[in-house]
Amino acid sequence: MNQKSTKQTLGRVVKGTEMPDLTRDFSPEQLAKAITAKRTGMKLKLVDVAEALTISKPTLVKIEKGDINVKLSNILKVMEYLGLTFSIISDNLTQNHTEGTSDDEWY
Amino acid sequence: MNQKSTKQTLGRVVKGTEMPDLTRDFSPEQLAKAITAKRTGMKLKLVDVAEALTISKPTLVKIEKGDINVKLSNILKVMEYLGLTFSIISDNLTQNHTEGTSDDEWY
DNA sequence: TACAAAAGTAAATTATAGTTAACTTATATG
DNA sequence: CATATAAGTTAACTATAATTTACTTTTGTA
Repeated sequence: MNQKSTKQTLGRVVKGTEMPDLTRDFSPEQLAKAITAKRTGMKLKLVDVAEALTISKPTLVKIEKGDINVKLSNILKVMEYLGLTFSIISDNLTQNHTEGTSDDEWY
Repeated sequence: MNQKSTKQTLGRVVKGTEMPDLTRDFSPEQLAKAITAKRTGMKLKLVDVAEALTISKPTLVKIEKGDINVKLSNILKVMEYLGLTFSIISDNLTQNHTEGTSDDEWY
């Protein structure tokens, strides 16, 4: 009776999804898991988050299932609400590093 | 004749946009700039990238302008093509760290 | 400064993401 | 195991992102 990990505590339904390893390479699934993990960790109901952000339940479900056919704006709304953010990573393979009259450095 | 930074070299049009500071907090503008910077740095034409990814020019333009009303799938296509990726960051403020019968750690 | 090539814009159309409402399934707890 | 609550699904509809084509603007270079 415990294949993945479940926590029943104070509130009601608490089917805890663990935080994915954020050091791994990005993938839509990882993002989806991070969102669900954060939301459940904060003990927020899917419907409540959807209402708070005025996005529909089906859309939030799509996001938490890792569907990438979703507007970036909706994903950012959810992430911001839950205290998640992105960091952009460049592979720095094809680049002209500080060549010419560049003022600002990069990365 | 050089307010921002321009590089004219081998090919044709090379209005170099510098790589934004990726250590700063994420913003759609930062993402847009990183994409444009990478593309121009790799000396790729906007139209060619659009064609290679079978997305329309107007859509790529929207992406490079920081418009967030765009499908995540299209943004990911562009990023992957240019060697850019995301990293997910959690603020770790509201979380039940390794509480209960959790097997995997997180973050 | 004229020319060519890339970037960006506009309008009409098509494709599809998003919504709403009702329903089904899963999950916790009494 | 019955019940309540949250999660997830479905279908019809609406809103809007994406495409196409053509045009305008910008930018580098001869």
